Amino acid sequence: MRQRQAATEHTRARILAAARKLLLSRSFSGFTMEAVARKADVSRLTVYYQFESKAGLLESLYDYLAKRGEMERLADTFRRAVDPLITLQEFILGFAHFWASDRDIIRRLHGLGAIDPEVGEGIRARNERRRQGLRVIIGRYWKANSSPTSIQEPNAIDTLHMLTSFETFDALTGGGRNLEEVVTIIRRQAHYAIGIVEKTSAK
Amino acid sequence: MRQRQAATEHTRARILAAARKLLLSRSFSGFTMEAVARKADVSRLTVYYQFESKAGLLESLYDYLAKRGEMERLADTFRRAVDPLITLQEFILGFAHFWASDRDIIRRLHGLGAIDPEVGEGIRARNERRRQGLRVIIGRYWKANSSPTSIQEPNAIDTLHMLTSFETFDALTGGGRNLEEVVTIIRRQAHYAIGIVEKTSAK
DNA sequence: TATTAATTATACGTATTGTATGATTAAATT
DNA sequence: AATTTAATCATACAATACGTATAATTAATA
Repeated sequence: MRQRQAATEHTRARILAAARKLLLSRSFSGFTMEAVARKADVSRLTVYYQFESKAGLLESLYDYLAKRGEMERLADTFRRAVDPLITLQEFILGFAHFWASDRDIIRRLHGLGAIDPEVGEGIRARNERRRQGLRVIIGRYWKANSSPTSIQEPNAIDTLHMLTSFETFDALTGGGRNLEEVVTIIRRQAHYAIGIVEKTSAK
Repeated sequence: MRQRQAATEHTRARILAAARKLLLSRSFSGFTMEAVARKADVSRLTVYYQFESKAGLLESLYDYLAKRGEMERLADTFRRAVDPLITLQEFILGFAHFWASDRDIIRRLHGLGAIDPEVGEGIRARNERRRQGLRVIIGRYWKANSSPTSIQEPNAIDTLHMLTSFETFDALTGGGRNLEEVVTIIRRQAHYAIGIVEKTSAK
C-alpha cells in the first residue's frame, strides 16, 4: 500500500490545485464541481469520491492553503520560548503571510463560511485556534509584566484576535500598501491593545 | 398616481421584510425566491418583477436595512459642525448601531458580497462612502490640530476605516460584550490611530 | 490468483434560477 | 364611461447544478 496511496494523494492534490485556480479566476458562479473536475483532468465522480461534497472540497481547500502558506513555521516560534513580545510580532507576521498568500481565495472562502454552515464551522475552529495562540502569548506576557485588570484581559485578547484576523489584514491591504506596511500598522495597534505606546515614528 | 404607488411600495416592503426574516432564520440554502414569495404572500413572479433578480433583491435589502438602522442620524451629525472628535465618536457609535441592528443578516450579506460581484459592488460603494466620511472628519481634525506626516495620513484613515467596519464590530461582539463595551474598545483604538493616547482606565 | 480500492460511464431525481406568454385586476387617464 | 396602463398572477419552459445509484474498468495489494 504505497504506490496506491501516493497516486490517490496525487489526484487529491491535483483537484485541490484546480479548485484553487478556479476559485481565483472566475466568479464563484463558475466554480462548479464539473469545472473543477475538468481542470483537474479527472471525472466529476472522482471529485465526489474524494471530497464527498462541494462543502467538503472547500474545507479541504482551506487546509491545503494553510499548508501552502507555511503555517507550520508558527509552531516552531511557539516552541522556542523567546520574548513574548517577539512571539507576538512573529505571530502577526506569520498570519499576515498566510492571509497574503491567497488573499482573494481566502476572502471568498470566508464569504462562503458566512453562508454555508459546513464551511463556516471549519473557519470558526481555525479562528478559535488563533485565539488560543494569542491567549498563550499574552499569558506569558502578563506573567512577565504588570498584569491588567480582569476586565481588560479579555478585551485585550479579543482586540488582538480582531487585529490579526483576515478581515483586518484585507481592509488594510489597499492603496498599494505592501505586507510590511500593513504589519507595521497592525503591530502598532496590537501593542497599544496590551498597554504599550510606541513613539510616533518620524515626527 | 397615488394609490397605485402606495400599493406597490407596500408589496416591496412586504417582500423585503420577508427576505430579511428568511435570511435571519434559516440557513442560506433555504433562501430561495419561492420561499421569499411565499413568506411575503405574493407570487414568485412578483418578486422578479420588483427586484429583477436575486442579487437585485439582496441589494435592495441592504438599503432597506440601512433605513431600518437609522443611518440618517449620521447625516445630521455631519451638518452640525461640532468638535471633530465628537463627530468621530458619533460616527463610530452610529455605525455600531447599524451593524448591531441586523448583525446576522449583514454578516451573510457581506459574505455574499465576497462571492457575487453584483452584491459586492453595492457593499464596496457603501464602504467608500464610509471612508469618505472619515476623510472629512479627519480633515477637520488635522486642520484644528497638529497635522501628521503625509505618510501617516492615509494610514490613519485606513485604520479608522478598518476599525469602523462591520467585520471589526462583529469580531469584538462576542463573549457577551454589549454595544457600549465594543464601542469603547473601538474608540480607544481609533483615538490612538490619530495620535491620541487615552489614560489607562482603572489601573 | 483473488481481492480490494480508485476511477470512470451512464443515468436519474431534485431543486433553483430566470424567461416567455398571456390572463386578470384595478388604478389612472382621456 | 371607456380606454389605457401598470402590477400581479398562472402556467410553462429552458438551463444548470448538486448529489446519488448502479455497474464497469483498471491497477495495486494481499
